[in-house]
Amino acid sequence: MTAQRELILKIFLDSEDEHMSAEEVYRKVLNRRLRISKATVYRTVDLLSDVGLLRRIVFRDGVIRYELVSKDEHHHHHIICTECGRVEEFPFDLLDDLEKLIEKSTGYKITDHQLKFYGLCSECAKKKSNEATDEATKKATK
Amino acid sequence: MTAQRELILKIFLDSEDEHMSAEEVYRKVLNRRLRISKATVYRTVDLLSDVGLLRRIVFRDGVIRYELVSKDEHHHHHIICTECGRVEEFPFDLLDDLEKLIEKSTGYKITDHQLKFYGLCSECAKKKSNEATDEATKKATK
DNA sequence: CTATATGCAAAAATTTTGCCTGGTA
DNA sequence: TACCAGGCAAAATTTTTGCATATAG
Repeated sequence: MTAQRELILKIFLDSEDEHMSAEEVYRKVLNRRLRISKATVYRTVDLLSDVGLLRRIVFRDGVIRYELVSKDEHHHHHIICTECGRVEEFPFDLLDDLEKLIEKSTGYKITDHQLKFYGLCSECAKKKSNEATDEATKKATK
Repeated sequence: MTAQRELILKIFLDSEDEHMSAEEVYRKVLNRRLRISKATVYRTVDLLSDVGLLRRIVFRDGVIRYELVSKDEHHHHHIICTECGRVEEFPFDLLDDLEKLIEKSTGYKITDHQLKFYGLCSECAKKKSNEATDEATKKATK
């Protein structure tokens, strides 16, 4: 356990519900006016994931992000706004039955599952529908 | 519609249930002794995804892969072996109710969802349990 | 004291871009 | 013909690696 590893964990603890890429973690380190080399950040988040303190999550952009794994954590999933990129979590799981079904039908021994919903958050949905209305008005007036 | 785009679509049609990264598509082009520049492959899979002929899927390694979208397709999901990387599909969805629940509780307008199971395929599971047994035998004999 | 982690810089891998040329409609 | 797509190579981005030095245990 080194100062660098502690600091990186601390960054995750301090920004509880964020999902950060290695790059973003590195930026946060700089923001705190501390110096850890980029290589160490990459190595460390990888290591922390391997030992189970972080979890790798990947959205459609292909960027590997990391989130804190809390001990008492309920299985949770993510909903991502395709417009602004905001990520929220929701605590329902309900997939245990499905998981068992899949195990039976495929012969896999399932260890994990990840569910992601994509869509528009309420703000972006509103914005979009306003734009659509504006367009229509413009056309009608033209 | 150009020869390059057709060829790339053809590659997806010929390898129906594969999930290929741009890089892999490019390699398949070379295997057919044809020449499309790498840039075109990247641009094309991206474009084909935007127009809805391909779908972007991302597993935990963060590599963006693409799969063919068939017109009559039932929503399907993926199960990935964490040992050998094999990917299989399964045709159950069953998430419509959950989706509605999420829409209500978050205010999002959901447009898509992706569910992935991770685990060991039956082969890798067998291999692992054999290894474990071997280890135990070794220890006992020692 | 030994093994392991870090920093740095270079290398590798991956993806995007600019610009000119060629083909499509 | 006008415009859009493709090829190529360079650039940008992201991630990994080698090696010397520093640090933890």
